[in-house]
Formats: sequence, C-alpha cells, structure tokens
Amino acid sequence: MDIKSLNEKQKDAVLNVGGPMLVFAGAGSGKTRVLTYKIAYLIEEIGMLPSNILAVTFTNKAAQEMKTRVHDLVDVDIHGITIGTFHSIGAMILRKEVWNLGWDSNFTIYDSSDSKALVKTIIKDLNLDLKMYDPKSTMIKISIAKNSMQTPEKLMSDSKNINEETIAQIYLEYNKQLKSNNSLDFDDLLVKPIEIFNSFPEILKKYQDKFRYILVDEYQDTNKPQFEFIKLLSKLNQDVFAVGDDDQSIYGWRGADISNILNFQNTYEKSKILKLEQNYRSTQNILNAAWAVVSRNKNRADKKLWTDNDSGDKIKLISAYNERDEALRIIKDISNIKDTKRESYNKFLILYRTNAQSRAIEDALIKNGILYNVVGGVKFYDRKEVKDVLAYLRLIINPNDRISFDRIINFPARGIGKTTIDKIHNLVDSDNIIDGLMKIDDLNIGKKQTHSIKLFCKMIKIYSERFDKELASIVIKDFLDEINLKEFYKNQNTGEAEDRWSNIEECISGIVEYENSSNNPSLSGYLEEVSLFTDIDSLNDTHDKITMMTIHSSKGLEFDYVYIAGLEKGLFPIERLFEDENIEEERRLFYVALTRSQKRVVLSYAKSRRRFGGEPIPASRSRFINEIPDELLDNPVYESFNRSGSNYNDKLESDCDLRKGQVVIHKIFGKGRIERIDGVGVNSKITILFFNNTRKKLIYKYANLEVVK
DNA sequence: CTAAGTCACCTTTTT
DNA sequence: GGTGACTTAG
Repeated sequence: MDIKSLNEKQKDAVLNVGGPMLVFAGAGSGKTRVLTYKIAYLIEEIGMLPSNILAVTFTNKAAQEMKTRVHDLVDVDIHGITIGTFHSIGAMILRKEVWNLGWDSNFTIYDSSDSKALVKTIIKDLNLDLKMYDPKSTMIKISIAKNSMQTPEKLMSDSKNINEETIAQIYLEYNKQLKSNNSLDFDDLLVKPIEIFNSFPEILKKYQDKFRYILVDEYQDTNKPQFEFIKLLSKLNQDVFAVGDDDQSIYGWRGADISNILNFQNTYEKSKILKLEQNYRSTQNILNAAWAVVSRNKNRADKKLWTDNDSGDKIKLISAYNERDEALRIIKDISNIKDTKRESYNKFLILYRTNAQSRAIEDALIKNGILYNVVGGVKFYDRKEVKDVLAYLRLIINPNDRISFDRIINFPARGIGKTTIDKIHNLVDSDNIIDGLMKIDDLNIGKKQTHSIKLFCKMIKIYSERFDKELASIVIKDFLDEINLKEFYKNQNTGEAEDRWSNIEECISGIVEYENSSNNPSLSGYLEEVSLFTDIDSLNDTHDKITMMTIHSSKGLEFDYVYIAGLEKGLFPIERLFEDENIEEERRLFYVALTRSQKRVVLSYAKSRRRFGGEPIPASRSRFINEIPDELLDNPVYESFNRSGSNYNDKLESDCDLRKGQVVIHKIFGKGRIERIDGVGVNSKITILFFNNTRKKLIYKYANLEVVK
C-alpha cells in the first residue's frame, strides 16, 4: 500500500492506532479512502489478523466495495474479515447465539410490512378498534420503543393513560408472537444481540476477543442500540475508529442520535479527534453554497470544508409551471449538457425529497425515450407476487412463521377462506403450524378444506426435506410447477399478470445469482440477504442511464451533475403536521444533496403541484433557495416564465410520436397494436387492439404508452 | 369460497 | 395515481 497518496490529516487518521478515535470526515474528504487504508494498514503493518477486524458500513453495497478495495490494497487473504451493516452483523451474531434467548437459528426476519401484518392480527385478537389503534402507527410506536430500548413492561409502568397502556399491551403480545413465530423484526437485529451480551457475559467476551479492532462508518447516523452495540464490543480493547460527519446526520426520525458523534469524547475517554476538511469532490461554488446553508445550523461541530478545485459553474435555478413542466425542463437541461459537453447519462443524478415525486419525472423520461434507473420507491422484493413466493420459502424453512402461512395458505386459491383460517388459528396450539395441522385429524371444517390443508402440509414437508439436500434454485422451479403458479398467471391473460410472472422469474434468477456468488449458499442465507437488501445495493451507474433517488438514498454517492427537484415550501423542507419541524435536519439533507455534485448543481421548483393525483395546488419556492447567496446563483431572480417550456411540440417530444401500426405497451392492458389515431398532440385519441383481443380508445396524455422498438 | 368491483387513504425519509 | 381493504354477486 502506498501511504504517500494520502494528505497529512488522512495519514494521521490511518497511522494512529491504539485507543478510540473519531474522525470528522466532511463530504468528499476521502473518508472511504481513509477507512480502507486504515484496515490495510492494520493488517499489513500492525500485523492484525483480518478475523479480528470488524467494520460497520451503512449499506451492503458500501460493505462490498470496502472489501474489494481492501483486498486490492493488501497481499494477505482477507477472507476472515467482518464487514457489513449493523443489521447484517446483528443477524450473523443471532444465527449463532439467539438459541440462548429461545429462538431457533432458522428464524425469519420480518420486514416492516410483515411486522405491520402481525400487529394487525394482534389488535384484532385483542378485540380492539382498528380505527383507534391503526396497525401502521402502532407499529411505528413499537419500533420507537424498541429503538430507545424500552421493554413492554417499562412502557406499561410508564403509561399515563389507558391508550398508552393498550399500546404497551400490544407491544408485549407482539414480542410474544414474534417468538412463537420464531421471527425477529428489523429492530430486534440490533436489540437482541445487546440483550444476549448483557445476559451472557461469556458470549460478550467471546466477541470482544474476536473483534479486537472496530471501525464504524457514518457514525453520525447511529441510534441508541447501535451506539450501545459498539460500546459493549469495544469495552475491553477500547479500539474504536469512528468516522462520520454531523452535518450529514439525516436519520434522526429513525432514532439516530447526533449527540453520539458530538459527545464521542464523553463516551470514550482519552479519545483522539481529527478533522478532514479538504474536499476533493466539488467545485468552489458548490462548496460555498453548501457552507452558506449548513452553517446556519446551531447544533454542529465547528469545522469548514475547503478545496483546491476551480470555482466552476454557478448554481442554476429552474422555475417551472407544474411538476410535468419541471420534469421537462430538467430533461432539457440534461440533454443540453449532454450535447454540449459530450457527457453520458450516467453522469446525471436527479434527487427529490419524497419518492412520489419520481413519477412525473419518470413519465417525461419515458416519453422522451431516455433510459433511467430509479432507486427506492416500490422495491422489487416488496412486490406482492415476489413476497408470495418468498413466503412459501420462508414457511418451508421456518414452519412457525404464521404471517407467511396466512399469506399463502390460500394462494393460489385452494378453497381455504377466512372462516377456515380463523378455525385453524384457534385449533392449532403448537408453534409449528405445519406439524400442528398434521396431527389434528378433525379440524371441524369441511371435507374439501381438510383434504386441501393436508395436501398443503404434506407438500411443505416434502419440499422442506428437498431444500435441505438440494440446490434451492432447482427445487424452487419444481415447487412452482407443483403449485401451478405459471398457469395461474398465464390464465389471467392480462399484461399485469404477465409482468407478475416475469417478476417471479427474475426472483428465481436472483436465487441462481446468489448461489453463484456465495461460497456457502443456503436457502436461509438467501432469504436473509433478501430481507436486508436495499435498492441502493444494486445501483449500477456504469450503464448509460440517468439515476434518480431520494436525497436520503444518495448519502455517500457522487455524480458530476446533480438536479434537486421540488424545492418548494412544504415539500422541502417538508412540512410536519403533528411533530415539531426539525429544520436543522432538513437543512442537513439539503447539504447532503448539494455536496453530491462534482461539477454543477441545478435547483428546481414548480409553481403548482398535484398531490395524490388530485387537483393542482399552488406552490411557492423553498426558503432553502434563499439560503444560498445570490452571487452563487446563475440566475438569482429566476428565469422569466414563459410557457414554451410546457408545450409539447419541441424536438424532445417529437421523437416519440405514435404512428399507426406501432406496437405499444400499456401498464394494465399489456401489449397492443395502434389501429388509428384521432386528433393531434397530447389530447389525441388512440385506438389500440390489445393482444388479448380487447379494443380500447385511449387518450394519449393519460394512457402512458410505451413504444416497443 | 371466489372474483370483480368500490372505497379510503396515502406520501417524508429506510434497515 | 396506485394499493390494499372491504363489499357484493355468483
């Protein structure tokens, strides 16, 4: 490894070993380089075993990248090193140790929709009003309690009224059922390891001895259990290397506590503090703008980024008529830069505050035939059809999992309705629902239903044995054949069903991919990977596509050209209805957005915006625009408004005009051929004969047709 | 019990 | 504009 390529501060951070250390690493200051060099240094120069190193990152993708980069830096085999997210490391520890708390190691990880489903059944079982205790907000309350490490008992004794008491009661029951389902939720992955460490000192000691040196990335976004986890593990050796930037703390709403980083020295006595303040990423103008914004915050550590880079382009402001116009103007600007500077689409990033904003932009990109990549939003593994298949796999691995059982006992339909399912739940008292059902001869339900249930259970049993012995990707195909899933979708004969089946096929290729990339593949390993997978993990910015995502997802990334859309009052900074508005966190979010850019930032806002597909609501520009000094803006007063931007007759639009005879895809009706077009422009009526032999007359601007080339 | 249709709610941000 | 929960006719 070549230490000479680091600047003085970075060298300090890398070479200083022994005792706790906190590095304030500003945006673009070479934080990842420091972390990878530090690990390389520990291994190559200090002689530490890779297996004694623990590195925590914020995403799986970051973990993977870090592994590869360390691998490239050292000559030693780094196979034994542990790099992962808090959640994946928690899951890893729990697979080994959670039997101490009464779970089986094949536990299922519930995502938020599973947790919500479980909360809902509990509210129903307790005969509570679903309006009063709505599953979603109850689940959020439980999650907040877990993340502040409050037990149901504590919540119960602290409760001031019957309402709070009931929440505590639901929480208690929720935990009980998680256990009998042999399942853990996301929060448990952080909290349960701590519970084990506190109850079994010898287990804690084992991990303290294993993880001699601990590195934590994005320390500003740690919450209470994460803070506690690191503190416990490092207690013996006091070798913690934390890297973060309080200005980029944007997960307060999820329990992240900025004081973890601001009070590092109180937690770890005799710790060293270092600041990386040279920015290698952005232009002077971008940094100045970012500074003007973030320096308004009161609750922050004292530091200031500087750069040797050129001043660069000024920040451009786009003022649009509405959200569709905003999208068009952004696309125009991108095409303009692409043509004049000969850039490819993968240099461009479009950011927004809420996922819902992506739709208008996506529509415009599709109409103009520009390829794009959207991160987040409706996630692949959250799609109904994919979740159904995963529920089968989860039940096969873990027959205690009633949430998955409920999901698929009657999918595809096998004559088991609500009444039957209720009876099953009342009759089967063993945690293992499959074994329980096999034992009972008379379920007090119809002959047909009994027969159907027995068949179902036998099938699950048979496949559970097969999955033990054979490769998952092979067994799953047989399994899907057996339940006739392909026919189920094919018989519906709609484009939508066809999409659903192709998603399932994609899911199967995901299993194959997993088996090829993992050195010890198993079905449960696959399921764990899938539960902890986030969209950002699969981001591929080498394709020639524009990338779009929320600002939250963009943390840690960099792009040449960054567009921040929807800078409007109420949208960004977002208006909170019931909570105090956390303007400082919103401002940090804006800071994160600005500092993603290497060359040029464009801010945009619309004068009216539709929400929930309803009527357009007038909007005004965000206060954040005013927080950037005029001299850093290209067009401070905002460009004079003319309607040409919102007309659809410019070059961009004409590229995708429809013609008779073309084959198009409609999201619901599927593929079809255009028979005739009446009228011109966005209001024209298009007659299409769809391939399922239905004929529809659609209006161009609403139909959202995609042309098949 | 099933399938198709209607309705309400939704939108902060995510592991 | 899209999803999931609930309703109603077979």
